[in-house]
Amino acid sequence: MQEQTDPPDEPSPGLVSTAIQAITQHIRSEGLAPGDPLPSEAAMTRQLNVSRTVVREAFRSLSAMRLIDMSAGRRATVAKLDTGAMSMVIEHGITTQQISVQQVYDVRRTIEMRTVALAALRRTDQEAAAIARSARQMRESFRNPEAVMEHDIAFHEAIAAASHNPVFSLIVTAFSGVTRRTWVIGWRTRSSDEAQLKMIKGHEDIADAILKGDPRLAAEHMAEHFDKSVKALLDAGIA
Amino acid sequence: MQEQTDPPDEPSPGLVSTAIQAITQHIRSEGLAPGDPLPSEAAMTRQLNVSRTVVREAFRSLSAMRLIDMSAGRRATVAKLDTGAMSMVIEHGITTQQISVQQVYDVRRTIEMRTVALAALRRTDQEAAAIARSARQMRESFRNPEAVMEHDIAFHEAIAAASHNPVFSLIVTAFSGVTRRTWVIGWRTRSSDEAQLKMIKGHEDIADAILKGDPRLAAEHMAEHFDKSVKALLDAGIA
DNA sequence: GAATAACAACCTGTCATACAGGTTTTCAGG
DNA sequence: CCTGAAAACCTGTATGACAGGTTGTTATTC
Repeated sequence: MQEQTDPPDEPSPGLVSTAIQAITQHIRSEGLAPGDPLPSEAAMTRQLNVSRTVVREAFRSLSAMRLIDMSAGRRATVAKLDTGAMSMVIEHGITTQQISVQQVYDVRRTIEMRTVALAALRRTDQEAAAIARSARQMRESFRNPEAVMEHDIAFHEAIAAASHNPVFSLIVTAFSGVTRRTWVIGWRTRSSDEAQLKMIKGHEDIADAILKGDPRLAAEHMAEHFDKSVKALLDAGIA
Repeated sequence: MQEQTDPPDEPSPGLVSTAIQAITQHIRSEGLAPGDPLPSEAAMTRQLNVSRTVVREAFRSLSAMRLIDMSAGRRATVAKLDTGAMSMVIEHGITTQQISVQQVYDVRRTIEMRTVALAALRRTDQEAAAIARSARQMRESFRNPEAVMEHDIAFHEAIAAASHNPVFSLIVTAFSGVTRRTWVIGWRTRSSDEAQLKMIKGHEDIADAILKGDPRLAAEHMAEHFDKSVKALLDAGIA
């Protein structure tokens, strides 16, 4: 047996990985911006001296991560920042039970305490209105849980957007998928109309604080909201 | 010009997307755990009634996101949670200038204020030791910036690990790539030995607070550390 | 001369086939 | 029971083919 455990050489990263790197490298070195076109598969095939199969798998992989956009007939283009890949990672973690819903909520709470404060400080009037509108729509569609949930999600994403930091938006949006799977449970735990309306009131309070531009108050309401949500999930027996 | 911006209909999700969904669906419905094997490409080909090309591109895409592990001769297996995809998304955002380094630091600060507090509360003795060790190694390799950086990164990742919430680990680790690209700039801004040693002292203070199990103190030191780091980057003209 | 329609060139999407190597299973021989 | 080699299966890569979408060019027509 050799004393080397594995570090001396990676036998071969594989041609596809190499191609992926070449493409991302191309984006970097050419300073491409979203919407800019990438080389065609044929061109990449010649440049890397590999088969089209390999190049295609590389393009397809980047497309799956939403780093590039592909469509038939057109060349691939650099993509705008998108949640796609991150959502899939989180979903994968949840479905394979490597992370728990509660852990996701802890992260969400941490992040949204910040986004809500930033939103209070940096929101435009339009953004404040959009946030308030989502809260209002929650109340209006009160009898339709599905709709309440979608407005709830939109509410949190709107706050993240108003933080004016796309990284926060990215992360918050990535968690929306998980929310869609657990939201109803929390809703049902709030058995009475009163409890459910109180939860909606919580959202309105947050929206008001953002409108008023009071980051402290906004964060307080957000914290309260999350604490109650987590409690609701725990009561329902979500690990 | 049509009034429709884009939503009317997705003409066809494409066979590959369908295949990707089928595979993730398989993982979900079969309740597969990390390490469990997936169907072979041939089996998937038959099941979905598409060519091997399509199935392969689907597998490869999931592999690129590190949701599955592939290697020659063996069937693909469900992967352990990994930062791969998330890192690439962040990197893509940075290189295409859709997000700024400063924005990443804001997110890091937000998250690590929490991880450090959780670490102080939940760390095992072993974890506390690992954190302290990284801080010590920073001081020991003081004359070798590259090494200091790697120990710095390991330090933050160790804290995230000690938070016992893999989602935090995931995010913190995803940012490490960005750190590797900007760390040296901050280091050089601390022109004197004194300033550099003070920065290392900051890390030791954090490690101490975690060892003592004092979440408040730990968070305070972490906040201070980030504020200084951001200041250093701003002084260096990083947008 | 300008609008337009047909066409050519190029590009991606999918399929079929082939073969080189790696991995697991099987099974014959000891 | 153990061993070792062949067989069966699997993934990695290459090649060629064709359908269908997109774009730029050219020829036709008004």
